[in-house]
Amino acid sequence: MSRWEPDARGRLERAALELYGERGFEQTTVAEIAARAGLTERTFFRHFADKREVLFAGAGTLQDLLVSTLASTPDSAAPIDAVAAALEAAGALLQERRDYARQRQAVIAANVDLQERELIKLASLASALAGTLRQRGVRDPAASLAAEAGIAVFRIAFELWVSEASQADLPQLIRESFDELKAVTAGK
Amino acid sequence: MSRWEPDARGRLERAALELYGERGFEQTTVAEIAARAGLTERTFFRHFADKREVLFAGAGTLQDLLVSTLASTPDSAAPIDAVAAALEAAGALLQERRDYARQRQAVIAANVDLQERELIKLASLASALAGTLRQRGVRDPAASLAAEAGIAVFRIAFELWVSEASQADLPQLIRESFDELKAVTAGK
DNA sequence: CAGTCGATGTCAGTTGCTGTCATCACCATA
DNA sequence: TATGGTGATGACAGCAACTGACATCGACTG
Repeated sequence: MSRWEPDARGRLERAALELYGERGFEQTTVAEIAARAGLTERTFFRHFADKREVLFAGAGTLQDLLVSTLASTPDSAAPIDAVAAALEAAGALLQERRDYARQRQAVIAANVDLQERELIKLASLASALAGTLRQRGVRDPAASLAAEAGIAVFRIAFELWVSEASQADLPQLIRESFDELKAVTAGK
Repeated sequence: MSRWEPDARGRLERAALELYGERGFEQTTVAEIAARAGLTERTFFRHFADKREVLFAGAGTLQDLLVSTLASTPDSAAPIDAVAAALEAAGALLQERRDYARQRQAVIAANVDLQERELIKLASLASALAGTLRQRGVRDPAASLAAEAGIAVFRIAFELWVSEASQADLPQLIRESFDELKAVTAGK
């Protein structure tokens, strides 16, 4: 038998999401999260850089999926369409965790500090996409613009998907939003 | 004679920018900033919500300029072009404070917490632009997309302008970046 | 079975940030 | 000129986020 219960990290993540949802982010102390997970405050900070980061553990996975999808898109596709394809794949992944995604987003929407963290994670995704595009031979600023515009589309589609009571399809919302962007930037 | 030296807020802003530049953001304590400004830590927090906010005092002015410029653009202009015009005006304002803008940006580029704050300020600008577009009769998601895409363009042009050793013209860079975006979203 | 290792606990300390009350030049008004 | 209100600041206590240093002890390794 092990000295400690397994999956300390996961227990901390779940405890944090619960408490942030119950009392709000600011009203929750790290000590309380650790206690609910059966650990100490110090151990929390060994697993997560700060009190916010515990909500963003999956960001790395999402970024890897985005990058690998984009990298494996045929070179014949226009940059913006390759980005769209990658974001649709990411959307499909999020859709599998629909309930979790919505619960998490409700917590983030209720606190500005968490929104800041979310924005820099999205900026990191954009940066990764731009880097991958550059490796495919797309030059700047086109690469950065395609990536940033893509992330903007993704944000808007995701907000729509989260707020909708209906069972909308996220990848499809992303596709439609890309079409809207094309219409908008065409000068109409 | 006054009981206190005038412009406490301005003194705090200048002291903070200096110290963040000299030692870096994290290595500077609020007490040090206050001391250099001839004030106390408590007074710092009466003027600024937190240690980061002292670098973003001008954000409100910029947002007002953006919104009023956008609101006064003739309705005949396409949304994306109206946004472009507003951002060019904002670019012209920043260009007047070229040295200050670059010094400030160097400090922000050196610290992730400050980048987070910058991102949420930009998101706030996008939100304000989208709201103004909606008042002009543009529907969502077109309004949000035009605003977010515009801010993305602005970010990229601004980065270019800051990093360039030459005396590039920011409004012109913004205009060119908008053209690039149109080319990119056209699917090439 | 001795020694190492890795995840956790314990504890003390710094700093960002807040609440509360005191101070005192300035100003209006009687 | 006296009086009282106001607003910006100081002084002080306190909480919570985060960090560094060292101790603990089951699991693994040779």
